[in-house]
Amino acid sequence: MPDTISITLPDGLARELPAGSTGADLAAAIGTRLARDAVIAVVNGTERDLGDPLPDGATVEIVTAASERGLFTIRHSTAHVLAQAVLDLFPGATFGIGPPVEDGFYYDFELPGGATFSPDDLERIDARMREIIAEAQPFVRDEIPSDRAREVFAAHPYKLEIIAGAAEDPTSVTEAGVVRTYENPPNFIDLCRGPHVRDTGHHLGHFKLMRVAGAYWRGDERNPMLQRIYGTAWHSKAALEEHLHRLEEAAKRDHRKLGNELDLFSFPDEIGSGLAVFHPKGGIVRRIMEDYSRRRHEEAGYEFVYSPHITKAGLFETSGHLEWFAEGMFPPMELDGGTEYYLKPMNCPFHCLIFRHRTRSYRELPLRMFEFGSVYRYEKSGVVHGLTRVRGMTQDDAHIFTTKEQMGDELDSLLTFVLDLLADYGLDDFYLELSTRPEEKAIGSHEDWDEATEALRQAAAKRDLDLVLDEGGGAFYGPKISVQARDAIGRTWQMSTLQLDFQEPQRFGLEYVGRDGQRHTPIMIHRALFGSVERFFGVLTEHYAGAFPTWLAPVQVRVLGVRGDHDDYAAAVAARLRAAGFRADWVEADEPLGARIRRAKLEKLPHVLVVGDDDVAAGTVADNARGAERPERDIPFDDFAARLRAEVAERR
RNA sequence: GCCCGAGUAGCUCAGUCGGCAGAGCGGUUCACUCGUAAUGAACAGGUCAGGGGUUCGAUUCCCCUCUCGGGCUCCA
Repeated sequence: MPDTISITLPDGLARELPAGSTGADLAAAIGTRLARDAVIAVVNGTERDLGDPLPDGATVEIVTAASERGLFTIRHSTAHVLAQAVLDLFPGATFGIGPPVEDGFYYDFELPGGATFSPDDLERIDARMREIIAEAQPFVRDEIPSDRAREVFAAHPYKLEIIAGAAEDPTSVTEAGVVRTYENPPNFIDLCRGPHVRDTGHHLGHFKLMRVAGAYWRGDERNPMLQRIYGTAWHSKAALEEHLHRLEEAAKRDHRKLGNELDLFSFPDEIGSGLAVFHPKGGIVRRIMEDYSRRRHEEAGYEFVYSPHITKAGLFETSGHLEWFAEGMFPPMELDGGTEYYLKPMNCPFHCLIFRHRTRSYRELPLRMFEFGSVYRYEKSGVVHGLTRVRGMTQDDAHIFTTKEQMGDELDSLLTFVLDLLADYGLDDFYLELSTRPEEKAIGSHEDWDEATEALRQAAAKRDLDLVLDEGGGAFYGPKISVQARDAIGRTWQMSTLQLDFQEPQRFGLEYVGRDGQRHTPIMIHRALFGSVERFFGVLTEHYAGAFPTWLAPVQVRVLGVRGDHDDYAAAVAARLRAAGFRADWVEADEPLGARIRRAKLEKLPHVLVVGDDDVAAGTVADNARGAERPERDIPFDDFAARLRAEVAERR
């Protein structure tokens, strides 16, 4: 046996090490800095503990703490520390699973007698975790026979379930009767595939327990609810603080907070959960959003239709909604001696009836019907959330009836239309998601589903965008592509959905006469670009942090006189701007100028005009523009108006 | 729907041995007339989310309902 081994590094260079050397030894041989930052090693593509001996001839990459995989490991190891702390502090507690997640980790527990964690408990757990970290307990990897594992975890039913069921799970901790474990001596052991940091003294400690929440065991609402503790963990104190700062910044953009502060919309208790009213300022933003959308749809060949908010039950029996979507619908009203009426949860059945009103020719296809359709969905009480999840919403909904031959081209141009339009509202960073047939709730044949899914896949593939598969996430009548947009601070939001539907046209008996003189069933494409106007409004509010671009801003210009004797001129400037089609107001000078400017800035207005003696004399304005370094003086009124016009036209 | 937490003035929040409800901002009025992010004073403003219970007495303790927040499940 040779007494040295040869290791290849990611840069292709080779290194000789004494036989039996570990990842840690390799890191140390490369440099003290790397030795300090090393978390795990990737050996021939597989993640390994730093303490594992390296095989001769291996390609090895040292993963450092600040890297994605390093952080993943740190969070994973911190989750183990959390579990140990909870098992220490709460006799009789048992534990479920505890994986790393984005920015952090969680662990699920069950306390004896159905007890729950309190915020005070989190402090105690935090303190115990820091003790464990100070003890620098090693993470000791082991593989034990399943029988033995069942003894070790005899008191932990969820672990026993994992041991029993893991055979079918590809990310399994078991293999051929062997169970992988990690132990933190003296008294904590968990099922785990690893890898982990060397010991609790390495890289851990920059964490914060964030919250406690309920979570169903294995994510299934038929299972018991466990107590989940969420935490965040980082490789350094600075990174942790940065993360907490980012959370604060995101909270400042929260559309619910801004909607209140900027007087855009509210959810009066008197109306009901998830039902919004838009105030005058929010109403302006919404109207501009809708007007622009209407114009673009008109240009793209859509025809505008209107349909009522309620309908007899029969319509939703035909469409299949009462069979497949009933739990998302408000209960029926009984009218006219027993006839049931429902609030509509979707617009498509109405559009199908419009299509069916007379015989259609292939020459009319693709037929595109657009409606700002208000729909009502009975969302479960725990899920309503600001404007992004409501019970009453308006969809910018359209249904496109096409032939099978046209379907591909139509999907293509539709995707272009969607992405262009979203970009006009300031969202231009996207990825696509393809949602396929739901396992348990779907109508229609597998052949239809396969064909529809393939058509969507091809349309999506032509884009230079990432495509993510969402297995089983389609609607009951068809698969869909959803456009996910990243906002100004990198969060993603589901925006547009494009759904292909072979089923409803059949259910409604929709037909067109083809070139061949025969009757054919059209295909229907459901699509909403905003998703819902409400959600889109919320997303734009967060994207712009309430500072709407000029074309959308509720008030585009505020005019302030320097002193009271400039008020007449200020009022005149505002009036001229309004006459020119802008949204301008003025505020009289009964407070110091600085105070009035401050108020205008807090309202996030695009332009604050200040006018004084010089301006009255010369017919000019001074513009304190949002985001500008300093105010600009002596702008002739007409010049300012022209600039503003350009700003609006270019949707800046 | 389920788990945890929270509802006090328009907004943000103080108010723990149970004993007449507070601040700042905002609003109104008056004074100040000011060239780019907070002028001063006075006044108004509350069924302490709603209902029930315990108590001589409940914003405070208990129960129910509603609403909101964070999660889970579900979803535009």
